[in-house]
Amino acid sequence: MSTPGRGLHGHVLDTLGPAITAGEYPPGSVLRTDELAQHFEVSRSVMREAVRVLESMHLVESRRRVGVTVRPKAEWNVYDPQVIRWRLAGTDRPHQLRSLTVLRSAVEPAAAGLAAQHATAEQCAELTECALGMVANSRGHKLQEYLVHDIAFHRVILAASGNEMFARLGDVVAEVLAGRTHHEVMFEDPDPAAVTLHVQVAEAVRAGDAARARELTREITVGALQELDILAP
Amino acid sequence: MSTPGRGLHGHVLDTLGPAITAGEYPPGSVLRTDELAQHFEVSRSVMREAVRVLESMHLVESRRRVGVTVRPKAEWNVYDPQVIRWRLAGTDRPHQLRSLTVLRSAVEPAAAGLAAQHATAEQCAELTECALGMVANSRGHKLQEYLVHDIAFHRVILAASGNEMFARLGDVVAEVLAGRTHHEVMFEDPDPAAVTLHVQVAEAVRAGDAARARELTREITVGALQELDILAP
DNA sequence: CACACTTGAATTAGTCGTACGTAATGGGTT
DNA sequence: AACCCATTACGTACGACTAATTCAAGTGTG
Repeated sequence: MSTPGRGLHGHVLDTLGPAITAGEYPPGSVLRTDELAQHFEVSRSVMREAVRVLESMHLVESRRRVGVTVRPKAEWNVYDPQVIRWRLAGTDRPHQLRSLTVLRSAVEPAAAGLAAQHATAEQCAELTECALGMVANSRGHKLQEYLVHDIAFHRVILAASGNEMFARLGDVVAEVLAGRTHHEVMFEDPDPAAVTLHVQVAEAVRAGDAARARELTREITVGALQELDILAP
Repeated sequence: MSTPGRGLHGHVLDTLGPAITAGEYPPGSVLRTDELAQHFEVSRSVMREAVRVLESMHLVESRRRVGVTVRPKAEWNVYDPQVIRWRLAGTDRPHQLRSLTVLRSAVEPAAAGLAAQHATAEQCAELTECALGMVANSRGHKLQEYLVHDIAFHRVILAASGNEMFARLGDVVAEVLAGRTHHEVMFEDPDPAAVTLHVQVAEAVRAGDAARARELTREITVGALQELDILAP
């Protein structure tokens, strides 16, 4: 996806990361660097680098004479894109999807409101372009093309907000939207109401109507939440 | 603060991290592992581990034949608590503080609303206790004691929301609140109106009134934003 | 002559193995 | 119960080698 297999330590992480985030090692479990190195058939140096990365994500803690202990879920850096990807690929995917969607429903309306105030002319143009792309692909099982424009739309909103914390959630939203299309039940064409809402948000942002942009985006996220409730009540 | 100097590579990070996030190395700058190792008087192994951590934070990118290149700010993992701390300690502290406060104003009202629905009896008790603690220390220049209860209050709200993404912002909010008291202008006692709002939020959560909890918390965050505008218009 | 392509040398990170340092643990002794 | 010491696994250092990428010189071609 992003940077796969950028070295041996990356390969180790691609296996260990998902395993830990999936809860295969319960909190408090101890792993030994040497054993792991043997298991993955890499040198201790490489394994140590991998452990350092896991440590920086607060997934594990390395202590002398003890080993590498898995930290409780509540301490993980759940905003790390890598961790998010690992968890979305694992078993608690539904739970993770819900958490992220709730986050979206808090952040995106606020971002849309700010976007209405700060969006450049270029961003407004991008936005309407995305919205039109969504409309054009909203019928006839062109889910892939629709998704591309949907993701781009939300990215632009978050970026146009002018707040870097919001902007950096673009990747997260992209993962959620992509996940919904690829893994969840989405045989049919997208909800026409949702498509209309996106068009209206683009209009509101262009018009500089923050309150309207915020409210319309809130409706979009409410729809996303309801969708989850239908799939996993 | 959290885990200072947990090894040599930690010491290196404590210096390199702040330097990079402060923009001392413009995007695209190239650092050489060997040179860095010499500069910090550590072995290449240690330096490599440090680089791996910086890489996992998307602060730098390591490529063969090139070196360790600093990535543009837009690609940093700005939600990493470590990165947040480094940036709050650096030069763009005001900018960072504003970004985080805007984030708070989006997240905390939503979290308070959910808390009103999901808070346990114990969490409600903690909340009122924190609110009372704030009241008790709101006069007489007892800023330190006030801060402790203020932080605890917001932590409980975020945790009681039942959403792990919200909950993990507790540390961020704590940094922001602590920063406001310690670095920004806050000679006088806290705004009585804000104290009252906290008490009312606690009541609303206890009463299970989500809309009221959300609205009151929104007022708190609006106050925080206005405070920033006064300090840095 | 200008341009594109090939080749090879230089450079820097990547990997490995070993040796030794060091702190935390657990058991044994006083 | 307090203390001491051996064990253990991580921490650090060093050196040698590998491999990938860049850059430039050289070559061929239009």
